[in-house]
Amino acid sequence: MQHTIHSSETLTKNQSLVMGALSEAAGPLSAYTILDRLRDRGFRAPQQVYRALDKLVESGLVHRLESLNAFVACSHPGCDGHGVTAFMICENCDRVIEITDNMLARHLKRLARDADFALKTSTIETRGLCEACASA
Amino acid sequence: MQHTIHSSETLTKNQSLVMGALSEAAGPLSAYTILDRLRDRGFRAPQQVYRALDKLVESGLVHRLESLNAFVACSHPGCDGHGVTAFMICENCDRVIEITDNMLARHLKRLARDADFALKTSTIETRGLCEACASA
DNA sequence: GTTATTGTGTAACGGTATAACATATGCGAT
DNA sequence: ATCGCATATGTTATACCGTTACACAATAAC
Repeated sequence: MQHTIHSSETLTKNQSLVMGALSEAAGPLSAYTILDRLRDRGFRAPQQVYRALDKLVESGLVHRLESLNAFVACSHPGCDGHGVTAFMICENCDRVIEITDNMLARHLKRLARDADFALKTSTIETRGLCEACASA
Repeated sequence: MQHTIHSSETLTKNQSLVMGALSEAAGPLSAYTILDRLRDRGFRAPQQVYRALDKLVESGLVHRLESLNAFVACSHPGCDGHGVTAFMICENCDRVIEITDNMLARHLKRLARDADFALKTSTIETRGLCEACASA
């Protein structure tokens, strides 16, 4: 089977709540921020957030931003996980532009091959200013 | 002045110790691991490590691996900071292959321009298996 | 030598993530 | 229906990563 669109087996209650929090947010949120925003919905401990995040990341609905220790809802509802995803993170407003580009993926694969490295996953995160913040 | 080779103003005592610990290590070390390894040399608190690391990273002698929360000695003694650096991290032995590639940098710049994003810095970290571990 | 700057020592704290254990909930097989 | 299993959840405690804040020493600038 082709590893396609976000495998949307229906989400559990906690997964939905976490997904909701991330979807409503303008940018990435830390696990503890999510926890705080879900306290009125019954959340009490980090585990509840991390467990949901694990599944959401696994299914591709959410991305983890390593350089931020934070999580963001995938902005490509129909992305296919094949292209490597690059994140452009605005240093001013924290918004994230998500780009999947197969050229980039191919390029990395070639570099990996040249280094005799069996590549599995790639993380690409850049910093800078988004259009709005740069022109402001 | 052109931001060239690792600006090797001589290192302070703590910077040398931290640099030494990283150089002796086969792979990346966390700040707290460095702290532990330098306890006999008088280190007592995380600050001592982090302060040294800040300078070493700033000067390019050390890289920070975001996806690992760890630090590694730069393996390109004469690298010029202009090419984007990609790290290939072996999931089995933790060793890191460091690659600087200008094509990759150019490619990212183009993607950024297409997204109207004013790119400043790039982080590229991949996971997989190094030659030795893949064939083992 | 006095002053400014940079490096160092240390304590306390805050943010990030996981381990471990208990309980509950859905669901297939009998 | 109920037993058994896998999965989801609740909760406490703990480990790991990083910074704030303040005091003091060493060095460079004048």
